[in-house]
Amino acid sequence: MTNTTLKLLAQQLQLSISTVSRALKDHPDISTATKEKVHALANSLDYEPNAYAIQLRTQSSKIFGVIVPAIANLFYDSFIAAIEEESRKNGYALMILQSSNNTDNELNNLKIFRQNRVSGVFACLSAHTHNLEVYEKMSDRDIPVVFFDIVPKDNKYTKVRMADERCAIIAAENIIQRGAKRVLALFGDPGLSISQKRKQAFQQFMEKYAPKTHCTYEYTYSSLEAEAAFKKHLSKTQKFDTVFAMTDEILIGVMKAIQALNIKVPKEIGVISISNGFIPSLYHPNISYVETSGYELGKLAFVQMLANLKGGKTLSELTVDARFIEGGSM
Amino acid sequence: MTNTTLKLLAQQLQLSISTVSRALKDHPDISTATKEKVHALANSLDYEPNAYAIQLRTQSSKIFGVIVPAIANLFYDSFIAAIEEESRKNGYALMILQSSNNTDNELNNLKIFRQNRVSGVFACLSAHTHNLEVYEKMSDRDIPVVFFDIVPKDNKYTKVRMADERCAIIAAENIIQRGAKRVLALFGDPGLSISQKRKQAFQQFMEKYAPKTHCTYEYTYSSLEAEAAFKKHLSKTQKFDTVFAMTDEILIGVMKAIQALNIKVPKEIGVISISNGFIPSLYHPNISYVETSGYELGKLAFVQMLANLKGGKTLSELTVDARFIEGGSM
DNA sequence: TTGATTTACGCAAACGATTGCGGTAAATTT
DNA sequence: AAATTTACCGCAATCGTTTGCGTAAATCAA
Repeated sequence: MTNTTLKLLAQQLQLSISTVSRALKDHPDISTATKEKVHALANSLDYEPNAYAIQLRTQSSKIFGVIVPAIANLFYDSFIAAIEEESRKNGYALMILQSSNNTDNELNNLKIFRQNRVSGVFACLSAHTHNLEVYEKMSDRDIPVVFFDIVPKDNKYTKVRMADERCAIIAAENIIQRGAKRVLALFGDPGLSISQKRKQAFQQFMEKYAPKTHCTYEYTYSSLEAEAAFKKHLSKTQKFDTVFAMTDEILIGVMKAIQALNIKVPKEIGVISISNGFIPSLYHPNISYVETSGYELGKLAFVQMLANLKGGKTLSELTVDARFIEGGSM
Repeated sequence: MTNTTLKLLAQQLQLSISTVSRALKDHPDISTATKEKVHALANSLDYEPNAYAIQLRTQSSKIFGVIVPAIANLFYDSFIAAIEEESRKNGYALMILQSSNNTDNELNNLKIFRQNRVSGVFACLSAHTHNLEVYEKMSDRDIPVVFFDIVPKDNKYTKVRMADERCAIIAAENIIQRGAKRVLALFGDPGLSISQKRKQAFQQFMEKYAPKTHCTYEYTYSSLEAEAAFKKHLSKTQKFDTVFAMTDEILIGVMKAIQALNIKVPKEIGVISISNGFIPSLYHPNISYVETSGYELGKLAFVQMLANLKGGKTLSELTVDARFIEGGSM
């Protein structure tokens, strides 16, 4: 079956294409009688405007591009879910591409976005992307880019991210409140600014407000490493009473070790992490965590995108605030 | 900055648009000298073909639509990741929409797909969609639809899914091999065919090959219910020695109960589930499971899509086989 | 030298919608 | 009855590409 077009409708109704087009969008120039006829036929013939023709004519695509390191990720998928919801409400659709933390893929994806003349791009940088030229190219074409989560340092970009420092500080506060004496704090890839920020804020806060608390810091690159690190430190003479996991990945490693060694939480050890909440809810007792919601970040990013589209000046960097969620692990 | 177009290139080179177009795609009609000139200018001006104009002209969009109940889901996101990879390789991009298990959303999404003239649709039905008219509408427009995971019963559709019966049987085999005497088998929403299939296959197999093993079956709708069901049955006089969880969701509930009650796995109880593997890897020991890979399902679905596109006759229903992954919980 | 081929390129018509600019008949005003 | 307004509608250009067909110049065969 061939698609219904304005031309077809016009022929059947003995009207011009322009009239049909205007009737369909309720233009005041068209009489009610004609409008009704047109609508009736359009419905019965299942007319669907051709998005491509519209974009070609109007030069606006109603599609946003999203680029994430991986879709299969508890944080990013909730982010995506959020902007998908908002996009739909605003008549936009989403084109999602994953970079797999690979700069080549990132480049390619952006190319696809340009070719499809997306209205805007939500981008999370690959772990080690430092060359932002490609993104400049988007801006040159008046395609707004909203960076999220892993964002460039330069202030000329629009970006939204979690309040990383706040997260770490909230965690530190709760650790102090618990009266912790010896803390094991596990962080992620030190090459990522997120790790640095969290570590720095955490350490600074602890040293200032609980100088007597002994903290051990360690960077780990995976769940497995986190598990190993935990076990290693536990076997030392000086036991620790609290462990802080910077991410879900680290928490997973820690919890495997805890289960393997049959350590009681929170009696023998307190556990606190930064997470969007899913992983912490998997254990008994639920792990207490500082919430970083990909969902809320998505909502915020969308607001920024809309503001950018309207040409309004947008704040260069916005963060979504964090809050402590009580589990039973502290 | 305005976008570079064929017209612009043609003007600057004093050539016709057609020549430029042909030069860019290495048409034999064009001399090498001209080709080189064109390519040079195109590169320096960052020419990117307008996908919309191409689609309008060629009537093929190089975009696939994907409709899932939720993106934020361990199974679906790996499925999406798989078809995203394949799509990129084949020059396609993905448009992803979520139905949230809501039929209205499903309808709307399909409309967007039609308006964007997607080349094909990967669809997972909403939990309770029975009216397939909308999908017929896609086929009417020659847009192939590949159903996955939750698929219609009718054989006229192209569908890929996990080998549900096989999964259940493999689980049953391992339970028998373990020498289980009393089994608690937890299934999901009985309204879904997947629950019915797995339950039926499991029960039938157990009754045939281990008639003396006592099995208790129960349907649960959530992690919480699964947790409660587990606790309820455990408090009875007749303890069970093995528990089978049909999905990750159920497994999560079961494991929370197990942790809460401090039951030893596998000594006091054996645990087996059907999963893509992420959740089972979170516990110590790792939970043994029958693998259902969203990733592999995605790959298979893509093959089917390509076959459909080429007009080749495709098998109406394909399943990806399952295999047992040894954890340490049996 | 002449007729037949090749080579290399341009013309122009699509694809499906939007929209500024008119245009004409009927209705209204003077 | 003439002039003006209003209500409705059509013409045609445009967005950026693709592609069948036509044609001048160059090359070749004889």
